[in-house]
Amino acid sequence: MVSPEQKDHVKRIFTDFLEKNGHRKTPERFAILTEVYEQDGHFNIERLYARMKQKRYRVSRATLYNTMDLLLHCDLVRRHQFNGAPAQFERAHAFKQHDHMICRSCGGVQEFCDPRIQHIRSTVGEMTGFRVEHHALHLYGVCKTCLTKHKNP
Amino acid sequence: MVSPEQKDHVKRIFTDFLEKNGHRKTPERFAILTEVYEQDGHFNIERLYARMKQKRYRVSRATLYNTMDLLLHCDLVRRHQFNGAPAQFERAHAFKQHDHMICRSCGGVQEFCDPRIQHIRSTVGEMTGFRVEHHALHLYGVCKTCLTKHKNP
DNA sequence: GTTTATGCAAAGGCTTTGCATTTCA
DNA sequence: TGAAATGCAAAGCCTTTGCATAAAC
Repeated sequence: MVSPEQKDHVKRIFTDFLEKNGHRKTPERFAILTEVYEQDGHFNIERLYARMKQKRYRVSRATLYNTMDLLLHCDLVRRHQFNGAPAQFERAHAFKQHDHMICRSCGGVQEFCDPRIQHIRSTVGEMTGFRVEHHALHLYGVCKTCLTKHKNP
Repeated sequence: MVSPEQKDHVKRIFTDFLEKNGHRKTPERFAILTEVYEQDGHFNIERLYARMKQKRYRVSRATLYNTMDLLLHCDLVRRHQFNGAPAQFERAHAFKQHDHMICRSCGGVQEFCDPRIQHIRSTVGEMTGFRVEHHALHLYGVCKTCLTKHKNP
């Protein structure tokens, strides 16, 4: 899902960020970045921990939390929290902007894209003086699959 | 902020909801509804608990959580979670739809309104078959106040 | 009189923190 | 060498759960 060029690119972004902010370039941090960019879609800390353990890469949960913070700060990952569930992450670079629909019946999360959200961001930013850096639009309701299931039980 | 007529109205909505779903109409539930509708803006469970205690109304946190669930189900309150902070609630009935801007510098939350979000809801719903019931649009960035502060330190 | 709701305290789950040890610069 | 990061375990915090008691219906 991610080309070698893209991998190099995000590594470069991370390296620059770490250097610019006086953080150390530890092997753990790059191992986590690599693992994050091999994940498709959403994942949580526990899952990341399990995957790395499975690959025999020893990292502590504390380091996972710390590193995700760094990756958030340099915009290489996004963090979401749907309802009260544990935080979900997803890689952010080189992937087109999207938002989420959350089904209250099955709990599933789908993605969608609507360019008009950019217009709202601009307008609101200009009118209020707020500098918009990111956004999250969540649509809550019932997904197509669950709707048809309930109609034909 | 809430007229007596509006208070009666939401009580009626809650009463109907409880009866329709076979829940009991306990004094605690109505006391909580009343307190919720006296709150302006956002509040969390702890604050609600403190306010009611201060007014000498004995209610347990467990009942607060349970009752907020009921109020969520009949759409009398909204629930938000900004970043990883404790859940925030706000009354929902008879107040115009709005969304939120969250400042990463001061942590403040401002409201805004843009009718175009309704168009997005409709379009996405039609195109995907997802039945949209609610939405939440969060704009993350830096608020006007913090921007000017950092420019003039 | 049943059944549901309440209150309290304990348990749970995700996340953060403290501290000794390691490692990067 | 000195400061920062790691790992581990413990602590924290919000929320849920279990069970005895109380109160709707």
